[in-house]
Amino acid sequence: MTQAVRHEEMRARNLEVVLGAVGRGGPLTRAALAEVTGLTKSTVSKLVGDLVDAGLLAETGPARAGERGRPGVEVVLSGARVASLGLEINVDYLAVRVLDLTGGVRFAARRERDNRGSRPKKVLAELQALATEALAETHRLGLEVAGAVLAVSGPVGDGVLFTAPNLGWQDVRPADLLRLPVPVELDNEANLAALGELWYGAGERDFLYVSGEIGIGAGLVVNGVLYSGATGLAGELGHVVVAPEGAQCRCGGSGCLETYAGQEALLAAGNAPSVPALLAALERGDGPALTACASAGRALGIALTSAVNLLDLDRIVLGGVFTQLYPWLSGPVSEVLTTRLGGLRGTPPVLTASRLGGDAATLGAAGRVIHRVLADPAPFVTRAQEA
Amino acid sequence: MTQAVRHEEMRARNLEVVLGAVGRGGPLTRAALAEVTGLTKSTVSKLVGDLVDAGLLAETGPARAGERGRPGVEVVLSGARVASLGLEINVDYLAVRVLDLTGGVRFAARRERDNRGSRPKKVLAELQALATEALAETHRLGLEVAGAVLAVSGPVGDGVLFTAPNLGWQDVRPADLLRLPVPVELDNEANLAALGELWYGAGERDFLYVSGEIGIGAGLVVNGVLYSGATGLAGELGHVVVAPEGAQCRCGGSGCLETYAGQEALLAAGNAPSVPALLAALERGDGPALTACASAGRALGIALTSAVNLLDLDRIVLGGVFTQLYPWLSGPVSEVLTTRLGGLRGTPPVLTASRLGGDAATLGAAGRVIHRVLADPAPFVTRAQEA
DNA sequence: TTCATTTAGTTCACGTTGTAGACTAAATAT
DNA sequence: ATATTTAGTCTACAACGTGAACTAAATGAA
Repeated sequence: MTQAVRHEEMRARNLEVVLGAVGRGGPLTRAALAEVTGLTKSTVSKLVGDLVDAGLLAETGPARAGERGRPGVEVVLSGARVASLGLEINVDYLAVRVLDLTGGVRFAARRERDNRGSRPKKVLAELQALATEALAETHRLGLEVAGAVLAVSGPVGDGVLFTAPNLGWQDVRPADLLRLPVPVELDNEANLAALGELWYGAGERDFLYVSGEIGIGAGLVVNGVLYSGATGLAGELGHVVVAPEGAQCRCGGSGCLETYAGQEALLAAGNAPSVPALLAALERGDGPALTACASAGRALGIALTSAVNLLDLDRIVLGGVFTQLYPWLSGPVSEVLTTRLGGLRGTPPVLTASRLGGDAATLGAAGRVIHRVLADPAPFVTRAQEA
Repeated sequence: MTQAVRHEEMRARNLEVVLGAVGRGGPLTRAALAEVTGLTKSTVSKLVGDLVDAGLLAETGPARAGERGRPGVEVVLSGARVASLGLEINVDYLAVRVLDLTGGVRFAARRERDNRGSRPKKVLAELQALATEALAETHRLGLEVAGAVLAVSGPVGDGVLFTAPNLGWQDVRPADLLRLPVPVELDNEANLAALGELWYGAGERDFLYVSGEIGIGAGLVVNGVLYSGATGLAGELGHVVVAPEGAQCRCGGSGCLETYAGQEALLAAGNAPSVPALLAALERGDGPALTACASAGRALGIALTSAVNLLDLDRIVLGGVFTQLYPWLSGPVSEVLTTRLGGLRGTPPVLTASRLGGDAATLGAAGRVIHRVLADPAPFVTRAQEA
């Protein structure tokens, strides 16, 4: 139900509007903000003043000389108060990243290690060490950590990682194993990477992010908002049916995309022991490797055709392993999309590689907290006023 | 961008909150409304008073005796002021329907006629006659028509029906050919039928409505809102790939769902000249008809598996021709869904037949206007106060 | 240099809206 | 009858945005 609005909510909303306008529109003067938001100069002045006091906005020096009239004072987002912590558990590494309100990276670290088959307790202990280091540094910078989000690859619901096929985990609740001074939320890697691309990378208001790992996940962004389905499990692109009579899949079905374009299938078909080896083979023009990529690309194209027909996507971003394989995948994928979608829609969707690569998930994770602050700055303003 | 809020918007929003609470929560007293909305009794009293004056709410007699204390006066949605007009052009008929704010049908008419190959001008002239009749009756009832929506089967954008394969139309702009005293909006039949089921039928907050006609369309409802994709063309379930090497489809691809479960494919495989004939054959246990339905059901199941994996649907409603074929389709569809989705999710989505049948589209069309009034009653309140 | 002009930002009386609590109304329980 | 309970209204008040007057700080013309 839409919530009732009182004076307090009205103010909260207008704080958000002003902060958001600055966040999107670069440096803006109060006068420009009044024009953009439709609020009066006096209201904007009050709101900007409060946001500056709260440390969410900062005045840059007097602006743009050369024109007639008193020059306005521009305000920008301030990275001086709030920060957030993004965490990621991947098969091959652990990563943490601290972002400030402006999207600036204040701390980042990554520990390469093979997590395959490691016990959750052990992996999370190491992650906790990394996170503690990040929090210490953030504290040293005088920033307040507004929250933390952890990215894992596998279906997630209600704080539980149901299954992580690449790690061999089942029903793990990471927050219970992490002792950190901030609450840690959990979400799926593909979803968070999609948000990362949306806010800091190749994403736009509407697009599908495809995450090629052991499984193939996807994050769908609609109208600038992550779509997560009825129970939060949307985006299982890997089990979209590509050939009903195809190879048996671990999901119980057969002919799922994963059996054609999943990392294991790719490596097996390409006769390579690892992704770097596959890449090397591709670089030197190795036949089986090229064929493997081409047929994986066609399968991906078919699955994406179904997705585009259902969802009317106008942009697709390939991430995960597919980022590195993009030069060899994009041709077959585009070709299938173009021929299969040509009859129904003018132009096929734009296909691009991830711009953030392996950083997408931690950026999305930390960004989610940042964007929550941007979407509701009122508590920070109030707290600043009380102090 | 989120819009700035002033006092006027605050009030508009709270009017909406109160009206919406009554709309969803059946008859409610002012006291109950205060509790439900979180607004104070005095505010609710004022808002309810204004909504009653505007003719959007009505007081029913004093409520529920038997308990202690003064009995409250219950208010309900009032169907006495606003109405809306839903229109539909189908291959086999034209239909109009007038709804009031409560969802009550105030007028309905349907002209059976074969529109295949008819010129747009001719069909729309007949529709205009029907609509004029409906508007006259609405006027006689003292209702104000808040808007009209026309449902057509085919992709729609910006008031243009790009193509209607079953009618043989191309790039028609129906609003230009209709002379009516209310503006007429255009939308896709599957989308509007989905909304019809959502508001007045078998739909819930999240579900996929499948419309089996010549083509196979779908309307996706997420969080109670229709999802229409980047350019409004979402829901092309008919061109989800079911078998990449399958039969050639008119879209340029091959192995699309439509080539297996579209009306033409069904009739051809079932050896029946028409849908009634196919139904009769099914009723008497005719072999080819049963086989045709079973294999169409399996194809539909495969396409829906892909949809569920992508979108995490928990409910699917089969409409259009599939409503009548439901007894023969539901088995194969469910079987495929269950076996293919079992490994990943606890329970497969709930499958049901449309509850509204052929009325879904006009109900959704008229309902869309009604729900727009419910979502923003302020203009009606203001106008009532000025008069 | 001086002053008109232009644009930015602040101040303050005011209007609109929701709030809190006293008050009136209408029922049941004792 | 009277106490109790719940519904609904009324009124003084508070929160917040508005609008116009006002101050501030630049450019340009004389």
